[in-house]
Amino acid sequence: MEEKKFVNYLRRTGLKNTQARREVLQEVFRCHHHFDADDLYLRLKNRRAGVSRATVYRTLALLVESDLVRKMDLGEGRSTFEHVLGHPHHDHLVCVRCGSILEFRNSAIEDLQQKVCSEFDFKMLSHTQQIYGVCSKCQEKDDLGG
Amino acid sequence: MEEKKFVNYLRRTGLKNTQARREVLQEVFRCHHHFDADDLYLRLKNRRAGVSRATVYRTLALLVESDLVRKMDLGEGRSTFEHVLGHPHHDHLVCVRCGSILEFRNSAIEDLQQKVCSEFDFKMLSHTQQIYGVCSKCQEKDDLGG
DNA sequence: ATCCCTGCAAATCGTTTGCAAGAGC
DNA sequence: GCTCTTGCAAACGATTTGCAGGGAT
Repeated sequence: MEEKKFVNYLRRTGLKNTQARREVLQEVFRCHHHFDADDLYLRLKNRRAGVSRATVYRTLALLVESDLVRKMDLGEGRSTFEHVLGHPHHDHLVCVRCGSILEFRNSAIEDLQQKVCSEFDFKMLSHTQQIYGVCSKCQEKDDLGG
Repeated sequence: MEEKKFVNYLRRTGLKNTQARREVLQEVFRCHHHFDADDLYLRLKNRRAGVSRATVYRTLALLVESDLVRKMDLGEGRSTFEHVLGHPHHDHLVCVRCGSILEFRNSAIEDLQQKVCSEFDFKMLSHTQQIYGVCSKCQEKDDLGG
């Protein structure tokens, strides 16, 4: 289904369904975690997919454009991506110790954000919300280790 | 007061109270908007303060470290700063058209964030929240211009 | 004096782009 | 065959860093 959606997008915009784009698409949907562009490039390299970094970046942009992939800035200097399939909108808890990322959804917060916007007569297009802190596992380590 | 706090910080950490650092500190507190490192560098340059970009970056890091300045990532490729004096914690509405930034505070959202964290047994250290959209002025332009 | 600080220019990191050769329609 | 794509390497923009000379305590 993601393949079909992508092919449609390509057709619609007059772009071509190339080998390299198929490789990137498949690799993106093969893994269900957060990843960055270089992760993806290295995974493709390991598979000998023969796709360059430049093409990884270019194809990721298309996947974002076609709403198959979400691009996020978790404040670590590079962009983080995740595919959308089976991942409705959510926000993130980012552990500053181990880098792990937890997802959460809270519609009450979303409602309040909407309310803030109407107070400011501001038309919301998107939002990002990250909570930085220490995950439960890393807290345990702290309790033991000192 | 900010000067005193900074001097204390410097003393405490064995650093020196230099001309360049004083220049940067003053310029940071002279303007009450959001700015990026290069804005600040150029303002200092206009004043002939004779402070290099490198020193601007290095001093900003100290100001952040000493809690006089907040550093944020508004997803525009560079970091945004604001001084803390008279600016209690808040989040931002970012206009994607004109780049203007509105501040808002909503304690109900903060409470809900705290609640999310306890559900995940996650110790919050900080959070960021940005709402991207179109500010009222830019909406007006749209209504007129088409 | 000692160590810290500075400017400079070069280095870095993630990402983008110009170009000439190669694939899709 | 015309156009879109690709890989490469160079370009990029924000930020950091090594170094040698100049200040603060």
